[in-house]
Amino acid sequence: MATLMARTILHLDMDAFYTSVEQRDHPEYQGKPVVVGADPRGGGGRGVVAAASYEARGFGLHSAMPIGRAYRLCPQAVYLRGDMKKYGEVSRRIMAILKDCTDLVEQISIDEAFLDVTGSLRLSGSGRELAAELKKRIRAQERLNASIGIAPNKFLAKIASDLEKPDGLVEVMPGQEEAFLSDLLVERLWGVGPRTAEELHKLGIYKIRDIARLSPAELAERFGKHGHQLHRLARGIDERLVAPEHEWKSLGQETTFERDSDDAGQTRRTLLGLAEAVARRLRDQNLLAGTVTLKVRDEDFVTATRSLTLPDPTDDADEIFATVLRLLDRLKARDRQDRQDRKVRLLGVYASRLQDALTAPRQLRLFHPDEKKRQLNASLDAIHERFGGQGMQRASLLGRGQTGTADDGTD
DNA sequence: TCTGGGGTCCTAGGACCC
DNA sequence: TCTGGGGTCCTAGGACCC
Repeated sequence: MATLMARTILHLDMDAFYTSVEQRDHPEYQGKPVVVGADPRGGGGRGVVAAASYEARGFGLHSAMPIGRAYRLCPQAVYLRGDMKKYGEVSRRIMAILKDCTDLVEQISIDEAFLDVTGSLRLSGSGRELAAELKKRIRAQERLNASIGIAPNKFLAKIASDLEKPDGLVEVMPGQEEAFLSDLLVERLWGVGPRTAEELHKLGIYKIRDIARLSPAELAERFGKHGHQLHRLARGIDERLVAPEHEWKSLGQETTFERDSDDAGQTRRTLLGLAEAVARRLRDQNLLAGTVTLKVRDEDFVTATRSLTLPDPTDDADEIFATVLRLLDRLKARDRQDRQDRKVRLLGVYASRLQDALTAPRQLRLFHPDEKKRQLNASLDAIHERFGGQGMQRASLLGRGQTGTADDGTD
């Protein structure tokens, strides 16, 4: 008989991850406000703050803040573009420490993970002892601080990890769930962003305990499926399991121009570059895209998407690019008068309905040079692997004023 | 103060089939 | 000779998370 056993879940969250890595590697940055994100360009840059050190937060800076505003608030900060490759490597080493503790590790972002340590407790003492040990090992090995929350479920563990940042360690004991949540703001709930918070505020609901004032039916009527979830979370109920295996649903790449553009050539070159990057990532992970999506955001920040499901899933850049061009035509055909002449701010290419390339049924196409193409793609991938992005590019990508991607060199 | 880039999930409407 | 209802797939958009 299955028993409803209480679980012990840990949520680990690295403190100001990117900027902490930079401060660790550059002693001259220690004690100073540091920002990783877009290039501020003396206040005129485009983009947002990806991470702000605690010193920078003292000036009111936080992640997702427009970089120009950050610069005006704190021009003396050290502004860095960041090194995602390095952060990824640090992340892998930290995750390895976690996996040393239990197999049940679910990584949810570069610097966050859930652990189900229920099965490890007999051997390793209490959840608190285990969490303290993990923090100690991460500090010893990486010279970085983590905050950890311990609770009977994922949602509470996540909130707990955030409560005493940085270097926090907070435990929610079974039975204390509702008391723990009662005084917190609704914005803390998973799935409550600016829109839902505003809706709740209109109803006079600001704290999590206020949600109990509404019946589940009322919540469901106002917020749909989401409302049901809100009611459960507000009572501290969350039955989601820690899921180590993650199946990708979609992947894609997008880029914002440094300046809005009405240059059709630039649009084409950028889309080709994005199609190639997406195709390469598909091949890299042995995936095929069933659906291709084009995303276009114009100078007024109005975003449109068009997507097309292919008769035969693909990992080939030419096919993806050709599909994207068809979608671009479809987009141009819509509401001709009012948006047609808008400049382009952002372009994106996405692949979804992903299938495993090794097991997906490939359509038999006798006259299609599929095999030849696969070999060509494999050689291109090998060159890319060896020489990086600069190894080989299509001639059409080498035009002037090319893609304006955010990962251009820093100088 | 203008708003990145990587994703997930949900909703609603239309096409199409039975 | 006008029309039901269910099911599935596809598409577009939006809220949300880190």
